[in-house]
Order: sequence, then C-alpha cells, then structure tokens
Amino acid sequence: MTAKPRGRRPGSNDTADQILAAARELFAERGYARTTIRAIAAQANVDPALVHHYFGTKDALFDAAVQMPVDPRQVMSGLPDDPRAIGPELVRRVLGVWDRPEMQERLRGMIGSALTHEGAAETLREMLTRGLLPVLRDLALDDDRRDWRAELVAAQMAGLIVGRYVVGLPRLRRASSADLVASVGPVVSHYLTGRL
Amino acid sequence: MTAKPRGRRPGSNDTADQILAAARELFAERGYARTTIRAIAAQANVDPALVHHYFGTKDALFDAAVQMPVDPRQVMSGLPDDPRAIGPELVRRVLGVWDRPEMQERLRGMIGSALTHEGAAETLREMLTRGLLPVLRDLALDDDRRDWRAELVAAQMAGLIVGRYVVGLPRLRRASSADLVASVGPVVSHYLTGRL
DNA sequence: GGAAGAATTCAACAACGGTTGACTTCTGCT
DNA sequence: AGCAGAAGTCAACCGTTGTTGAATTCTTCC
Repeated sequence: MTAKPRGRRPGSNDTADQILAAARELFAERGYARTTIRAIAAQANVDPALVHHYFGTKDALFDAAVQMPVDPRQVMSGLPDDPRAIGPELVRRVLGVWDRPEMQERLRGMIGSALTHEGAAETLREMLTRGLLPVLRDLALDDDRRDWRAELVAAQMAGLIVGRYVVGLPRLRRASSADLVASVGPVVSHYLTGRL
Repeated sequence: MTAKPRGRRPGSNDTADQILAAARELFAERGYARTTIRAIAAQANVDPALVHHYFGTKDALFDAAVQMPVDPRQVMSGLPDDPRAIGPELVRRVLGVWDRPEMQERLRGMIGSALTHEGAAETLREMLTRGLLPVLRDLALDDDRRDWRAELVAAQMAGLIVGRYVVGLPRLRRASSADLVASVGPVVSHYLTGRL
C-alpha cells in the first residue's frame, strides 16, 4: 500500500481532536490496557509519534480523553423534598447523564479502564465517595442508618448502570428512561426513606 | 542474592498447587492483563518456565485458576414459592456463595479479568444469561414482563455484589449477611412479583 | 522570497512479557 | 548401581508496545 507522504499535511486539520475522538472510542470499547497507542493512531489515521507529540504519555492521553464536559455531580443539585419524588427524579437524572453519548463514552472509558488504570479507578472512587454518597446521605431519612441507606442506593444505581450500559442486558438496554424510572424510582425512594 | 539451585528440589512438593494459589490470588487482585507469569512465579517461588511446564499457556493457567469447586447455578435450585420469601432466600444464597473465600477469590478473578480476557467475559455472560436470568424469569410473576423483572433483579444483585465485593463500600462490605438479606430481600421480592 | 516554527512521518530504541529448548537434579523403579 | 522420567532452573528468543530523536513538509510572518 502506498506510503504516507512525510511532513506536514496541506490545509488545516484538527488532528489532535481526531486523535482524542479515536482515543475515547477505543478506551470505552476496550479499556485502558487493551487500547494501544498504535491502534489509536491507526484509527485517527496518523503516526503513533504524533500522538505523543500532542499528548505526551499514554496516561496523559487517557486523562484528556475521559475529561468530562459536565461535572456529573451537578446533576444532583436541587432534588425535590418529597420522598416519593426523590427516587424517580434521581434515577431520571442519572440516566439523563448516561444517555448523553458524549458522557456515556467517557464514563464507559472510565469504568472499562478502572481495572487496568489506577487513575480511572481513583476518579470513579472519588465520584462515588465524594460525589454521590454524600448527596444520597443528605437525602436519606434522618435515622441512624443514613449511610447504610446511601450505600444501598449506590449499589442499586451501580447495578442499573452495569446492567444497562456495561453488560447490556437486552431489556434494560433498550428500555425507555421512563420505564426504568417507573420501575426503579420507587425502589430508590424506598431505600432512602422507606421502612427497611 | 544467592541463586536458586538448579534441578529438582529434594522431597515432595506441591508446587503446582502453589502456582495455582498464587495465580488465583493475583488474578483476583489485579485482573488478567496486569497479572504476569513472572509475578505468579515469583509469588510461588519458582521459575516462570515451571509455570509453563505445568499449565501451558497463560490462558490455560487462568482457566485452571478460576475453575469453580461448586457450580454457582446449583445454589438456585429449590427456592421457596412464597413471593415474600423468594427475595430474601435468593439474596441469602447469592451472598452465601460469595462469602465463601474460595468462591469469592475465583469470582473476583473472573470479574476483574472480564475486561481484559474474553474467556472470563464469556463465562460471566453465560453464568448470567444461561444461569441466573432463566431462574429469575421462572420465579417472576407470570405477567407479560417476566424478562423485565428478571433483569431488574439481576441488576440489583449485580449492584450489591459490586458494592460489597468489588468496590467495597464500607458498610456494605462489613454488613452481616442477615442485614443485607433484610434490606435487599424485600426489594428483590418486589421486583419479582410486586407491582411495578 | 526566505526563515522560523508547527505539524507531520520515519526509524529505531528499550523494556516488558509470554514462551521455549537445553540443562541439571532428584526420585523411584528395576 | 544405574537408568528413565519428572521436577526443576537457565538463558534467550520473539513480538509487542510506549516512547524518542531526526528528518521532512507546510504555513505564516517579516
């Protein structure tokens, strides 16, 4: 096959963005360890050296690729007070984040990489322990089991995300957000404020 | 440091078992990709060549390491008919499997490797789609949403396992099985037979 | 028009990790 | 006592991967 010409390409190119897009897609699909600089370069149609030129190390590329355009914690602000409404609203918002393609790709990149990239694992841990759990704790019934309640909700939400977006169970995957909110929302309300 | 003497060691040794034990521990702790033959050999105090001598490829070693002493699907037989009892009993049994150290190590090895080892991913998929989901489906209320109900339960259970054994949320991790059964069991019953 | 700098590829390096053939030592059997 | 075979280590091979310095080409500015 014909070799690529050397030197700068004519015209204006957004090669760095193409590299980032390729990185995001492959990190989401294969995880950190199984994604190579060469594979990313091939998908972006550049030389592997250019990846390093723009992003430095593979690690730095990963960080740039999974940078969130929106802070997921912000979706947790201003939740209703009504116990019956909290659960459905919470589920709706979490699914709302995940159903945005640009967020989903990054989050899947994070999750898929958490086992082979300590930074990803750390970031997810922070999102959970400093992001989600305190909010859930504040929403929970003010008995002496608020933390317990918060962790039960976190587990339920984690399972929902794994089922729908990671493992991809068929009905969970193609269900509408409304159906999921209808079925899982009341359970979340129950965990938060119901009788356990 | 002094070199290891060459040739067979005196006396009887269970070196193959030591290699397997090291493999189990490291696959559970680091996952397939981040566990090297050399690290396993070092932990078993043998030469990497011996690992290949006994087990062939890394792949074959992994398969041997995560072989279950008990078929997890067998724990799902003979569940009660009473809708209120199904959920707690199901949770109790699943936790019973996971709380056995020899099972937990293998299951964590599976989960931790699912992202970097296709065989592990496939086995987990099979356990889910051919093991757990059909059983849940049979337990579910016979409306036209049995599969939906089954997947909701699978998601809830997956979240519980991730929360307690993989991520290790503090209260979920140290909670007694009884407490978890008490809190999550009714939710599982609800998903299976309640009004959604 | 020419120079500087950025954007690109080339070629190769170093390290890692899975694997293998050769060699050594010990056990058990004849 | 000697031999065969198993249990071991040694040393190195090979492929892959992340990374780097050098070289080439294009754009922009003076």
